[in-house]
Amino acid sequence: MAAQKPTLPKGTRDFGPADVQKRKYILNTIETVFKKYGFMPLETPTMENLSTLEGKYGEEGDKLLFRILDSGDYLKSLKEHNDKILSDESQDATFAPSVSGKLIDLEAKAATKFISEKGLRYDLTVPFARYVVMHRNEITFPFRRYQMQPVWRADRPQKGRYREFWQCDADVVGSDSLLNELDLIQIYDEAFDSLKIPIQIKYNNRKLLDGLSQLFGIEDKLIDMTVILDKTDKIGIDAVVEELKSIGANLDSLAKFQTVFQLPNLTTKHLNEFFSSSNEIAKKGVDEIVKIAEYLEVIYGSNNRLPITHDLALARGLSYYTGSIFEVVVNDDRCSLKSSIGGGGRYDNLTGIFGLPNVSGVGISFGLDRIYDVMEELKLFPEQLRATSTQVIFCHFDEATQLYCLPALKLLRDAGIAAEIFPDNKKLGKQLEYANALQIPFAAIAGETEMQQQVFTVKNLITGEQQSCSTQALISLVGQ
RNA sequence: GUGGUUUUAGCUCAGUUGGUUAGAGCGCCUGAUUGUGGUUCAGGAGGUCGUGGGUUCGAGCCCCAUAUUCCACCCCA
Repeated sequence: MAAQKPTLPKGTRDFGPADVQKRKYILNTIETVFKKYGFMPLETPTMENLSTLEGKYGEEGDKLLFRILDSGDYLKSLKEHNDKILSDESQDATFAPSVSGKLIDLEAKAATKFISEKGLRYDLTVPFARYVVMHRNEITFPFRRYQMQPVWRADRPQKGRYREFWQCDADVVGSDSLLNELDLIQIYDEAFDSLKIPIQIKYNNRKLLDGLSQLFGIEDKLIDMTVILDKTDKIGIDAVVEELKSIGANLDSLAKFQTVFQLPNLTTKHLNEFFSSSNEIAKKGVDEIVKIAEYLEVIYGSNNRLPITHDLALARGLSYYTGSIFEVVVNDDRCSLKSSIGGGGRYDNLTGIFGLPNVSGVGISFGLDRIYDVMEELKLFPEQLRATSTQVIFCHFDEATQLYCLPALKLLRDAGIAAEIFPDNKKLGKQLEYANALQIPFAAIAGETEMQQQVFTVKNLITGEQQSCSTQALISLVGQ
């Protein structure tokens, strides 16, 4: 039998010991900040019912859902349906069998709902909304939760885009207050500051986009408009204005918009003026932006040091946002990743679709994998991150010296020092090579002489120095 | 989903118009040094050229299919 070549599904990766340590470093940093701001942990299942997931991420999102094949005879209901169609004169063309009549020739998309009822988690926000609705009677509102788990999207992989990736979310649900936005902005700042990643937080408000569409006279094309606006970074404001023209935007408003957008210092005063003739929703959006700016000023003073800017063109694709929206990009020219490493916003009615109306939520997300890529590229990981935690390795020469090491090994571990013994009888050189490869800082060498004197020759693998130590001396040396 | 791109030793990559036995660097193994790693020197092992078909006297190289990598669009973390 030919050996089978091992492979990995497209867009997935293995994480070796060193990778995991680095990923955990990021996760721990973010989690520490989440906790400091009073957020509580939550975990939800890898899979959700498709009824929970479908229709929440827009048309595009539905296409990217990983669907799980039903277990058992999943073709049965499809067969039954097929037979019914065959016997029914007024058949639905969508499900019409092919000329050959084979089930397999049915349109795949139409057949999906007969053979799949579960899907893999697409993000952490929708499962959270589902959780809130299902547990509304146990939850004390406002509810602050964080969640760090993998999600799956059937996207085409490319730079910074994977099919399996981790998100780290913090959301507050059951509170309208903009103090929540304030917390989330500070969390972004603090977490990325701890990770030493220079960032820019961009924020905007969906209510302003609503106002924009009204000013442009294209209320019915709100989604088209947001998609176009979202491209500003990529194609520039002029191209965006052209595209907006082509979908029928009012030329006067468009000209004003272009002027306002290009102001070097867009102040709340400009915003107020620009939206003065627009609807109440947009005015409320302006008020919210003004309020957040006030909060930030109270904390950081007028010379606000936070890397945050209001971006009138920030739109974001996810359809459920209704108020504030955020996006985080890396602010460093050396960084090749241009897409965002975090994003979020307020959704006034996410739980409504699950039968719990009038609960507002706001949240942010960190993209672990992209953060990892950025830190790797900018060399931001601390050097002391090693694949193994082992501090001391015991090296020996034969059965007798091996046994001699064991009580000391136990004492070190009891003292909380990560230690191991080289398990095989190999030349000392081999044992030290192993220690060196794993970047273990200390080697405790036990030979005939050491055993007689009840000591170890302790070698510092970094400096190369070595000295004779009792077990206690070894513990205090390494424990420092 | 659309268009392009990549795949040759453990890793990073050469490989001419199709022509004997497919190469390099690094890594790995052995020894110099049987009680000392990260430096040096000497020697050695390792490849069904992504996979399956086809063209040809002959294919790593040409054709088809498929998988995979990366990139752009779309969308997004």
